[in-house]
Amino acid sequence: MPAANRATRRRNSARTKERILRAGIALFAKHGPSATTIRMLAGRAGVNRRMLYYYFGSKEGLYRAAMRSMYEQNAIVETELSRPGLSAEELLDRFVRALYAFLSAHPEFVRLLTWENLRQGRTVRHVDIGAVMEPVVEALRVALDRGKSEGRFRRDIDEKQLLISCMSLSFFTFANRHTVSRAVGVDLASSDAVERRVKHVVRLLLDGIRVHEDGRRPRRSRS
Amino acid sequence: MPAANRATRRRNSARTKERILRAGIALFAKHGPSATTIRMLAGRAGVNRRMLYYYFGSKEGLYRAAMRSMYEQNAIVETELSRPGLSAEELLDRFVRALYAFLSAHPEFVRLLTWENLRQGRTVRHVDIGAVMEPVVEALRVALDRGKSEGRFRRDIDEKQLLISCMSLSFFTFANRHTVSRAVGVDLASSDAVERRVKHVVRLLLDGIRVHEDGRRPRRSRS
Amino acid sequence: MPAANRATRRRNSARTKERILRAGIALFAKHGPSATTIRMLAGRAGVNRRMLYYYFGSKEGLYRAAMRSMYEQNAIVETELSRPGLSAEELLDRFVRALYAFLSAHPEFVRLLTWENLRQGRTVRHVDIGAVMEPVVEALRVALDRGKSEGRFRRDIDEKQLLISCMSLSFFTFANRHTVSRAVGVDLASSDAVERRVKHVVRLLLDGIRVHEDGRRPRRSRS
Amino acid sequence: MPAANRATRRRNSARTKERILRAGIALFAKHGPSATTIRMLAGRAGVNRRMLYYYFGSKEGLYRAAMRSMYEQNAIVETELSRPGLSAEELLDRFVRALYAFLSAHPEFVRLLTWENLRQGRTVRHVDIGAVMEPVVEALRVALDRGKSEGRFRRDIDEKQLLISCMSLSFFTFANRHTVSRAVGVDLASSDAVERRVKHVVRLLLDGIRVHEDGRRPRRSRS
DNA sequence: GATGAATGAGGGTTCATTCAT
DNA sequence: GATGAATGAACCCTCATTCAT
Repeated sequence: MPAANRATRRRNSARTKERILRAGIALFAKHGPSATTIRMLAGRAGVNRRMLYYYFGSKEGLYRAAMRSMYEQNAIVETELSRPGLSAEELLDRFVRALYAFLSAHPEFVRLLTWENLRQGRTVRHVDIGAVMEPVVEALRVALDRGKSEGRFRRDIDEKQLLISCMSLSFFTFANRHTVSRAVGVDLASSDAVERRVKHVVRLLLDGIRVHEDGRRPRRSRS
Repeated sequence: MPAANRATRRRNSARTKERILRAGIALFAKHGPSATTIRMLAGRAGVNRRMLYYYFGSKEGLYRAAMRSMYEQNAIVETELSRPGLSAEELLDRFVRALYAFLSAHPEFVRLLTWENLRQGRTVRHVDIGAVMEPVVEALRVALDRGKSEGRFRRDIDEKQLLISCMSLSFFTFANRHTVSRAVGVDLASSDAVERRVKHVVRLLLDGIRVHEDGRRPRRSRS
Repeated sequence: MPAANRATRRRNSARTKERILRAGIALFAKHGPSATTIRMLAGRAGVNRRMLYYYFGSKEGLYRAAMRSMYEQNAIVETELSRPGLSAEELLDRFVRALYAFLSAHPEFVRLLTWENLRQGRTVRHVDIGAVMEPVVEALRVALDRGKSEGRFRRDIDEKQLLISCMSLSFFTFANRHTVSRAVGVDLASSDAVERRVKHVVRLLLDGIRVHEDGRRPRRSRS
Repeated sequence: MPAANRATRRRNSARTKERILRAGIALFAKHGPSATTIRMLAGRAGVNRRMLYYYFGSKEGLYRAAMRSMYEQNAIVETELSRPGLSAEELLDRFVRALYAFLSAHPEFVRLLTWENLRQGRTVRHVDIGAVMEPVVEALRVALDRGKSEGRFRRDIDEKQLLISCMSLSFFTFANRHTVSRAVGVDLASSDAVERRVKHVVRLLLDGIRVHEDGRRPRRSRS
């Protein structure tokens, strides 16, 4: 029956493509785009090497697809972070914890991004990151706005700068743990360590942006 | 003149080795250890490919040497950061600015470290980072201690956690600027942007660790 | 014509593999496994160097295949050696002559075996020599049994020892002719010399194992 | 003191050369001339690579020297084999045993000779083997002559052919033991196996050349 | 007598990719 | 949709050897 055959084919086709893509994400994350070979990819996907070209044109093509897929399939923060009942502080707390949780659960994400930066974002340029980041940006904005409008967060806090700070403080922990553990003598990988780190970071951020009724103006250092 | 000749040979020998090492640092930083080829290295150093093996045994050997050298030849922060006349806030300010200045001036350092983390610190394991980091740790410790003893910084600030936060907030800016610029729409590379970023970070950190006479106890978020 | 084309491809494929194998046998026999280079092999086979890896995985793989093939493609002695009409002596005579004829006609066989012994049989270990040797063993057994049962050959002749003697007396002639010709002043290569040698050997063997009615027991030397 | 210095030098010089030569014999025997590298030789001898060229000009030069030395430093059979009191049979017995003993004790000799044959005696051509073989030839001649003149050995036994047979039957055992053990299922290496083999060979040879009073003329096989 | 520096050629092997069906 | 055959370029590394001192 040709129809059935065609259907089977289509199903197999989709599965084959999917398998290759998954292999791509896993291996590119692990070894990086240059050290990952076609043979490794085909081997991991369990398909003929030629198929890779059939579906993705080239290694670079697969890499691009893997990159895109990586971004698309992950929701970095949950949308319900901006719940009405919560205080600004609680929202920020949850926001940071969500970042940590996500990065901790998706090491390939961390690695793929790192590789992309090393290649100067050559490929990520063709991926619409904005769409993926939107919920993140939004979640932080809600928290920040709520804090500002309630007079609890400083009005001069720049939203983007704060976002970058949040990403720095979370991403670095996972991306650089090997050199850091050598440099500072603290292994950042254990869940214990992560918990300790999160607490420090949240406190730092909250106190860092909060409005303080010190009486005296906080001194701008230098300048 | 035999003596002169021998001297020439000696000098050439040292120079050859040095040239290879420099090429190693530059190219490993740029393309990573696996994508950097012997041919590229020899070409850049202007020597015969064979010499690389003569002096460093293997590509891995050169990579290791480059790694070590990178760490040793750079003073990340100046020792005079802990000058007596300065306030704790000023010290911390200078400390952060020193980190930014160093990383901005040494992109190879940032990249080499990033490669190393991707290879899970396989090579950095054999390098005594502790010695290099000592002045950094010390500089921060002086600032923090001064602030604590003067009652200006919170006593419960963990020195190591703060150090990691400082490194995160500076390193990330340089290591991940390509994905960030795509994600947030801010290019972190320009000196303008760096200056703006530093200001934000310093303020965040200072306010984040300072003792505030708010009247109310600062709320520990969650837990 | 697709069919024809496919057939051509198939045939070419088999032919390519065959050509490489032949080149392997010839060159490994001539220069030994270590001195034979991939370039030489590909050149002789008239194929791209890469194909060698495609079909045999590695030089060692080809060497192994060549070894195996060498054994399999040759019938060292003809099966009809054990014809009923012939006397035990005639059978042995023919057996020895068959060995000489084979080794004389297949110098690569002699050389490959010699290389293998120098590498301590590392590769031959994976080849089922037993199967190849079976006809040889069988042929000698028939002759020996016939002689024994007719009371013409000594009953205490050990079959395996005799076989090794036959192989020694024939193989050595071809394997060591260069040093022997220097040592004894006789070139063993000429067909004349071979004929003379065979006669001596056959006579030696026959008289060496025959039952003699000397009246006196042949003296066991020593012991 | 210059004189003392010069003497020391000369002594060291001789020792260095000797060490290189020994390394050559050992390594050439083990890996063959082509697979033995300068580095290996220098490493084993414990000298600078350059020294090898100083003393022997090239690898080939060292190989030649090693070859020559190997021949010269060994007495294959003892000169006292031709003692008056012994019977011809006993002499032959001792002769064969001497061959086995020598080859068993000098595996490098066997291997070097084998390698030379594989390179078609290219180097051995320049070595005066005759001188080394003389005692061997002589020992066999004495035994054979004594046997012939006493009417115990056949007069038509050709001395050279017999010599070659003796060498075949002994040499092959050591040179080809790996393939033989695979082919016949007998490991020829154990001292037990050697003893058994020697007995068989001696008996074979003695009976093979002895004059038998069979009544009937021994049949020439074929022709 | 001994050494460190340097070389060009070539070793085996693997790369991403395309061909023809 | 899937495959086996084939390719040229490049990979890291090691070879025997010579240079100048």
